[in-house]
Order: sequence, then C-alpha cells, then structure tokens
Amino acid sequence: MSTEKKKRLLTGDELEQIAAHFRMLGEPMRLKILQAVCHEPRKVNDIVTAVGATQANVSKHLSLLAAAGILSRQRAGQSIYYGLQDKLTLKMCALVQSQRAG
Amino acid sequence: MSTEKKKRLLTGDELEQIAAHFRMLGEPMRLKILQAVCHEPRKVNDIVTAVGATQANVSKHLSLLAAAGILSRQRAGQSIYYGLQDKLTLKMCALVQSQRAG
DNA sequence: TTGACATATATCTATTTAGTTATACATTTA
DNA sequence: TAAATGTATAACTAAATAGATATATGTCAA
Repeated sequence: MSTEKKKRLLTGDELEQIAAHFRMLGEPMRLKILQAVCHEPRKVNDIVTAVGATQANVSKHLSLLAAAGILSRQRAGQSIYYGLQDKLTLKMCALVQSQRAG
Repeated sequence: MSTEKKKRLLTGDELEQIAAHFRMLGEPMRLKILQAVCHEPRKVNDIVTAVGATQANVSKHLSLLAAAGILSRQRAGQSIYYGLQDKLTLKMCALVQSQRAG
C-alpha cells in the first residue's frame, strides 16, 4: 500500500480563487487591519485610529476583506463592527512569519 | 491564570515581508507552477510544457519564487531543476482551498 | 572554435490596484 | 424635519507587475 496521496490538479477557476485569497493577504495595510480586529470585532473608526490610515482607505480595505469572506460585518447603531470570520488567516500569517524567522 | 496569548503587534517591516510572501502566492500561474513541481524537482522546460505558458514567462516566475525562498534551484548539465523548498506553501494552498470549498 | 540547446533577462504594453479627495448614504438625536 | 455622526463610494493618480517579443547568457557536443 502506497503512502502517496492521489491529488488531481486544480482547475483554472480553483487556482484563481485561491490566488485571489492570497492576494487579499498580500497588502501590509490589510494585515495591519487584521491585527487590529484579531481579538474582537471593532468599529471602523477604532480600526482607522489603530492603523493610522484615512477613513476612506480603511473602509475600502474592510469592504474587500468582508467580500472575500475574511471579515464579518455587523451594524450596531451608527457603527459597523468588523471581525475575523475564522482563525485560518491568523494561522497562515503565523506560519509565514515563523518560516521567515527561521 | 489567563488563557490569553500575549502577542505584540508586527512591525511594518514584518508586515511587508509577510505580505510579500502572500503576494508570491497570489498569481494563478505561480500556483500552477507550484503544482507542477510539488512532487519532485523538474526542469524548466518540463514546467513550461506542464503549465502551457511561454518560456520567458515561466522563467520569470521561477526566478521570483526562488528569490522568495519558495522554490529551490539546482543546475544539472544544461538544465535547471526547480523544486519546492518546503511543504508549508502546499499546506497553505490546501487550507485556503478547503475553507473556500466549505 | 562553432553550433545546438536550455535558461535568463531587457524592454515594452496593458492591467490592476492602493491611496487621495470629495461626496454620498445611513443612522441617531434634537 | 435638520443637524451631527459614522461609514461607504466615486473619480482620479501613481505605482506595481503579468505577459509578450527579442535577445543575451550559459552549457555541452562535435
């Protein structure tokens, strides 16, 4: 009995979807935003303050991250709270960091 | 005793390095190349054939992936063999795919 | 050497996108 | 209502980069 895993090649669509996900994580400002919301959901304004960018810029990144399924979005009064959808993203960042650190 | 992990925020340089690593994985053609070399190192020409792109284009991607530490590079005669440096990249692709698949 | 083969690089074009500024939209309170 | 606050979006500019074509570099064989 072989120990080899039989894996088909990914289709073009699958490759594009996976690549798109990685592209989402390929911007320092978005990673900074993920750091800001990694412990609990936070309001847009708090995130803006935490990352030190313009409100418009942060809002655009938040929309992209939510559309990609990486962040959750919930209104509470006038405020919108964004939070991590899952821990996978953080784990991957940690993996990359640990590898790069040696 | 708290169960919270105490984690410092990543520096700008660290964020940029992690982001750069994700950007490397953010192109479908590069993922396709990774698929082509995931089992064993292969010659450039074989990879070119496997992915169906131009030699110049594949060569450029291979150089980038090697410079990023994702692929190894070794000459054997006239040929250059590129192979995966570690299994981390494949694991991350599998993680993303499994998440997107539900 | 010369020629054949394998890979890399230089230059260019077109596309994508991060960030800016200004403005629109949505919600609460007076 | 109107005003204030919080968030999103539209339009634009600048920078990054994937892919194409042409050419250069490196290696081996005759």
